[in-house]
Amino acid sequence: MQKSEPKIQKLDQVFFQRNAVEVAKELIGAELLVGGTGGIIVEAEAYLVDDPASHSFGGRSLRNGSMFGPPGLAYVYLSYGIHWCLNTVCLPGSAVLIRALEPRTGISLMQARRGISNIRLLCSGPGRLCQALGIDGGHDGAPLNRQPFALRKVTGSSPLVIGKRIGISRAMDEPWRFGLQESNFVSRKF
DNA sequence: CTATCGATTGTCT
DNA sequence: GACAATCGATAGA
Repeated sequence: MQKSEPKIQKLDQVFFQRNAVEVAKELIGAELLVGGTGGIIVEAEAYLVDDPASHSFGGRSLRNGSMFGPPGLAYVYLSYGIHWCLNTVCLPGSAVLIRALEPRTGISLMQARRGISNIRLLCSGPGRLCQALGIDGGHDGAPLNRQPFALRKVTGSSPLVIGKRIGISRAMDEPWRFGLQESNFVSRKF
C-alpha cells in the first residue's frame, strides 16, 4: 500500500472571502513564498472592519485602500515610518496580519537582506519577515495568488495557540492572535 | 530572561 | 502636531 500524500490547497479568492478570524486560523501552517524566499506561517492576527484597532476603522483612506479591495490582495503598509508589514485582505475592510514565519526557502538570501544569520530572528516579526522576503510598498494591492507571491496550505489543521493582539492601543482584549503551537519562530511567547 | 527607550516618517486630525 | 498592527540596543535581575 502507498502512503496517502498530503493534499495541497492553493489559497484563492474563495479562501479569503470569509471572516478574517477564520482565515487567520487557517493560515497557520501554510507556506508563504515571495520570489522564492519564505517559509511556514507560524503567527498571524485578524483585524476586522468594525474593529477599533483596524486601519479600516473609520472608513476608507489613502493608506488602507487595499483593505477594501477584493479578497486575496496584499495590504502592505509602513509601520513606525520604518518597517513594512504584510496583510492578506479578507472580507471588505478586514485583513490578516502575517506576523512570523519559520524560514524554509531561500535562507541565505533572507540572511543577506536582514544582515543577520540567526535563523530564529530572520522572520520572527511582521517587519522582520517583510525585510527578509523583500516586501515593500510596491507590493500593496498585489494579488497573493500570482507571482511573486506563492501561498499554499497542506490540508488539515495545525495545532493552534491563541492570544491577544500585540502592539495596539485599542480593542486590546480581543483574542485574535494565532500561533503554531510549540513554534520557536513566533515574535513573542503566547 | 524582562523592561525601557529612541529611531523615523507616512498618515490623519 | 500626534500618533503608530515595530525593531534593536541597552540595562538590570
